[in-house]
Amino acid sequence: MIKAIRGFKDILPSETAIWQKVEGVCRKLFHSYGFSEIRLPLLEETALFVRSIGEETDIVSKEMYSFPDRKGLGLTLRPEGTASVVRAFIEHKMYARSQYKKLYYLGPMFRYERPQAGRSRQFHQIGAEVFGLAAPSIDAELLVLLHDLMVELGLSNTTFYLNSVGCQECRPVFKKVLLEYLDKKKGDLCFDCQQRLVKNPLRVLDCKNEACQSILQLSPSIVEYLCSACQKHYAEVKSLLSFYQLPFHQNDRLVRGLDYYTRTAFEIIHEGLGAQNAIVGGGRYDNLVESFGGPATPAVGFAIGMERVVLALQNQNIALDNQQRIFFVVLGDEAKRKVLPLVRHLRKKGFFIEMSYQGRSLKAQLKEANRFEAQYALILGEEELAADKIILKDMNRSIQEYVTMDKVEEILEGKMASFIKNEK
RNA sequence: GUGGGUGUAGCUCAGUUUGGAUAGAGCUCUGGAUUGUGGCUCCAGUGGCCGAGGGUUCAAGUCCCUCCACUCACCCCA
Repeated sequence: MIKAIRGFKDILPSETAIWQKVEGVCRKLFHSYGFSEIRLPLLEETALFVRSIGEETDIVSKEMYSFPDRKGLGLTLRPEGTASVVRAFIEHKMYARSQYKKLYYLGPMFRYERPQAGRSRQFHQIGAEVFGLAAPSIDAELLVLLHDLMVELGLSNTTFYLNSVGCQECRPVFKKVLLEYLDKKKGDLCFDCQQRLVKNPLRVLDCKNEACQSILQLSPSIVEYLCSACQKHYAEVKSLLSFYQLPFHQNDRLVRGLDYYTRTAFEIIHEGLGAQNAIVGGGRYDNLVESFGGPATPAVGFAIGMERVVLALQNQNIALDNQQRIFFVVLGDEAKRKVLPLVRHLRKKGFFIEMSYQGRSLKAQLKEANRFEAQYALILGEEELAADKIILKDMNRSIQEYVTMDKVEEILEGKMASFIKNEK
């Protein structure tokens, strides 16, 4: 039997409602914050990711789905979205039409990792990016948007973590100081951290190993080494968040895994998701556009891990919108002929209506109606046909009444209206 | 890439310790009890390459080997 390949999952009908809810809430909120959707290719030239994410990162060095196409061009299934948005921003000269640009995207990403809770090889992100704004107020606005999003989704137990990772001026200084400090304790660091020391010393900061953590207790902190411009930016972001009364934690060990980040870095953690508990990650990347040959353009953005948000919502048993359902019970071919146009008409009017397709017994069809969770069943058999009436049965209250054909729509509309009223 | 746990019906799981005859239960599904009135109850039925391959044995779901998948953690990240 052929099965889906490792780390690639079907999202089944029983789950899609919650996915649609997440997508819908995001889209609505993004639009009200002035973002427009951009749809991007899943395949890009490998060089795009190597140059943006960083050659030494795990993503690029061992997690990308890369292959040559039929003419030998190196292609890669996108492992993240920001690089493509930047590419498109430059390619279509979006900087020319306005001072700044707000874009969002959503779709699958691919990383060749070992699957575990909250991590698969194909996963989905919803991301947002703002180009052309250096002001700290946009950093803060993104965090406020995300906070609103959590509220709108009904997602609780989230924590916002904030840090500044400095810029090209001050980060190298901090890196040097940190390296000097860690080098002295090199022997006590875990094996992985000794590797990191060479490849990416900043990543030692968020190591989970206890020995490393205790060494880090006394290590220099990035916030002490920020240049005055970065310091000012960070202070203003925090001040605005306080003004918005948005709760957040400063975490000077928060480091982003992609090389392009500058200044503001943030993460949203959801407790109870297991080891992969970051549902949102993002930050500023002021040099990326320029490094790809575009005009110097500050930028800031984030990406939401959809699987993780969906998991968190499923754990919370989030209520989804209920819909009134109607089931049409039909007995005999003649009745069926009569019913088909009516069903079609009612569907056109927007009713959620199903019928029995297989000419089964009345009992079996009512069971179907049950399974369909119909609030109402319409029954048309030979007796009703002769009397030119239809039975309207209230499935919850087990009562039924006779209705003439031409009144069905009107009566159902009344029932639906009172249902919607009661829901509210 | 490394380590732990788990693979038996559509789903949830017994059975594997100590090898033994047609491999079980609950739920679901189909039909009936009730000729045209659902949910509850009762009865019956459908549904298994026991993850795959190899080995030991008179005999393997059960023991041994190899592989695969799922899962959790490391790692990494959203």
